[in-house]
Formats: sequence, C-alpha cells, structure tokens
Amino acid sequence: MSKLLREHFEKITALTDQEFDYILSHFTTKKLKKHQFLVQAGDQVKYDYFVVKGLLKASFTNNDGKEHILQFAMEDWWVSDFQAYFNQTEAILDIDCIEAVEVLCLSLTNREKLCSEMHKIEHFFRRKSNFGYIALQSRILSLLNSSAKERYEELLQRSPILFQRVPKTLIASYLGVSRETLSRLSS
Amino acid sequence: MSKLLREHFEKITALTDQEFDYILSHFTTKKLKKHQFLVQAGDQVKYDYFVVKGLLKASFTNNDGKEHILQFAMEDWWVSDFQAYFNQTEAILDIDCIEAVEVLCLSLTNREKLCSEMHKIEHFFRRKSNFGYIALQSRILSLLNSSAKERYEELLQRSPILFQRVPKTLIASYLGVSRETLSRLSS
DNA sequence: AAATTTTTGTGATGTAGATCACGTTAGGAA
DNA sequence: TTCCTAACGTGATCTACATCACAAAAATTT
Repeated sequence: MSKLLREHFEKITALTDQEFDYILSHFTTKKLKKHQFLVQAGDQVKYDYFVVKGLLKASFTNNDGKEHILQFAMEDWWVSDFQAYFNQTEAILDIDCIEAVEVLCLSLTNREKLCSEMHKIEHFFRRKSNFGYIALQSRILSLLNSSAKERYEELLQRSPILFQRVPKTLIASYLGVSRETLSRLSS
Repeated sequence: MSKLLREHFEKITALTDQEFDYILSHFTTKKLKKHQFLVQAGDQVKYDYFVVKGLLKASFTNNDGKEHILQFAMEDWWVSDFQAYFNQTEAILDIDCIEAVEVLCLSLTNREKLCSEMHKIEHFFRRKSNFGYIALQSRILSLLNSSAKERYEELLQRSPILFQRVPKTLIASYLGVSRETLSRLSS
C-alpha cells in the first residue's frame, strides 16, 4: 500500500529505503466507505490526503444548494481543501468518497517538517505544485474559451477512466454544465 | 529596482546581503514599452518574469480570434507562460505590455540552479506556487458558481487598482464576459 | 425478488449573456 | 488644432444553456 506512495515520490526524486521509511512514518492511514466524508465545510482541515485506493470528489456547495466539483481524486492523486489546509482556516469544501477509499494522511506540521529536513522533499512538493498550477490554468482557459460540448470532449479524451467510475451528474457538475445539457451533448 | 525583489523574497524567507546579491546575479533586466510583447504564442519561453514596474496581461487567442486573459501582472507579481516555461514547449499565450514595463528575468536553468543550491529558495518557490494554486482554485470556483455580475463585483473588491489601470474591455476578457455585457453590468 | 433510491433521457419553456450594429466620447499623435 | 484610433454605452436580436417536469432504466438495499 505504501508502494504506491514511494513510486509517486520517485517519479520526481530517488529515495533510499531509510529515507522512504522516514517519510512514511510521517503519514497516518485512513479507510472510508462510499459516501463518507473526509472533510466537511466548516471543519478544520488537518491533512493533505494521498489517495491509495478509491475515488473522491472535492466540491463546493453554494447557498442555493448547488454543488460544484472542483476536483476528482483517485489513486496516485492528492486531495484536500488546500485553502483551508495551508492557511489553517475553516473548510469551504466537502470532500467525500464516491467509492470506498484508502488514503495516507499528511498533517501540515509533518509536511513542513519533512520539507525543511529533506531538501529533496521540498523539491518534490514544489514540482507537484507547479504541475498543479499549470493544470488549473488550463482548466480556466477551457472554462473561458470552450463550449460545454468542447469541455465535455476534452475531459473525455483526457480522463476516459473517470466516465467509467463516476455518474454523469457529477461529470456535469465538474464541467460547469447542467445534468440535462450534458445528457443531450453526449447523445 | 532590485529592492522590490528583495522585499518580495523576504516576505517568505530572510536573506543576508550576500545571499540576495547572489540570487540577483541570476536575473537579467528587461524594459519594454506599451504594446510590446514579452512572449508571443509559438515562442520558446526562456524566462519567468518578475514585474518591477508597469502592467502586463497574459492571454490566449483562439482560432476565431477571440482573446481570453488568463492573468494580469503588475509590480511584485510573476508572469510567464508557465506551461511552456516549465515543460519547455511552445508558448500558447501572448504576454504583452498594457503599460511601459520593467521586468527581472529568471531562466529555468537559473531557477533550478538557485533552488538546488539554496534550500530556502526552493522553499520560497514552493510557497509561491501553493498560493498561486489556491488563487486559481478560487477563480475556477468563481467561474463555476458566480454570475457575470458577481464575478465583476468580486474582482472590483479584490483588485480595485486594476480598474484604474486597465480598460474595461480587458477586464471583461479576464472575467469571461463580453465587453457589452460588462458595460451594462457596471452601469 | 420486491422495494427504494439513484441515474439517465428527453420534451417544453425561460433567461443570462452573446452578437451585431450604431453612435458618442476620450486620448494620442502630427 | 485636426486627425485617428481606442474606449465606452446602448438598443435589437439571437442562442447556448438552465430550469422544470416527467418517465424509464439501473443500481442498491432489505
């Protein structure tokens, strides 16, 4: 189960066995069933979560009760309410399990500890963050520039797996389209 | 002129004079007039730019000739086509000057050199990138959740300075609204 | 297998915002 | 000043997509 995490780190930086064991000792483990919440709006957000198994969504629900999905997370991805996590403020997002889930939990304290003790870990997280930034930029561009249909097709091409694991309603909410419109687009 | 850069670094990490001088030696300087391009779509992107003076926009122009502004950058901000810069691919963005501009230029090589030589610089860039990620997430949320009018008002509240320095047409393009609609909203 | 809940499709209608088309005003340049 | 271009406002019309409403199918639970 920790193998996935090690491989994940080693995509960016090589680690000795001791180094990895040391890193791993800063994580805790958590298992959740389908429909359970990892974070709920209003919570304190103590952890960043590395997904070992399963599938989650991070979403914002507005006053009218409308839900917008900010991120899906599956194996090999990190998920949290980053705003709340990094700034130690109240969560504005809900993060809940679309499938049964296993995650590795990294507290902000442990993250900063690892980053300051091990330069290569700071390097790792810098690179991760850079990639994340680029991905979000391209999502913004897609929201500004593309029609609902184009966004649908882009996503289908980029993450076809998602369409097998997630109901269309949620895909719609991620794309910023109504469920009905999405249904018409895909037929 | 380099004072701004030093202050910028020191918001996150303290530096000795020698450290800062060393850092600064990895930057070059560039001045541009209004309407000049720092980056054009198709270019190789050699630098990340720290804005010392002036105002720029980074935008994407689609096949129909429609321009979407991804980012404004003014004093104390960084701007580049990050996708192209980090991945060493062709620029897809145009970056051009809305006002006369002075920037400090950091090549990818020098950036990585500084990051690997000085742990505190790697730390600095990790934190910058984290903040950037959070800011983009909240922009995505605003695009998914808010109406044109709400987005307009959020921006007006968050960056009122922008409205004094940038024509409404460009604000509209940043918000993802037509010029005409924005005009009707603000009256 | 029956009951319940979730997911999906599809018609009818409504609306925010786009697009087109002008005219006016304001800034820069010669 | 005069010329020229960029910025801004505003009406008329159009359209992509939302919303409402209902039904069928699929998945989950008992």
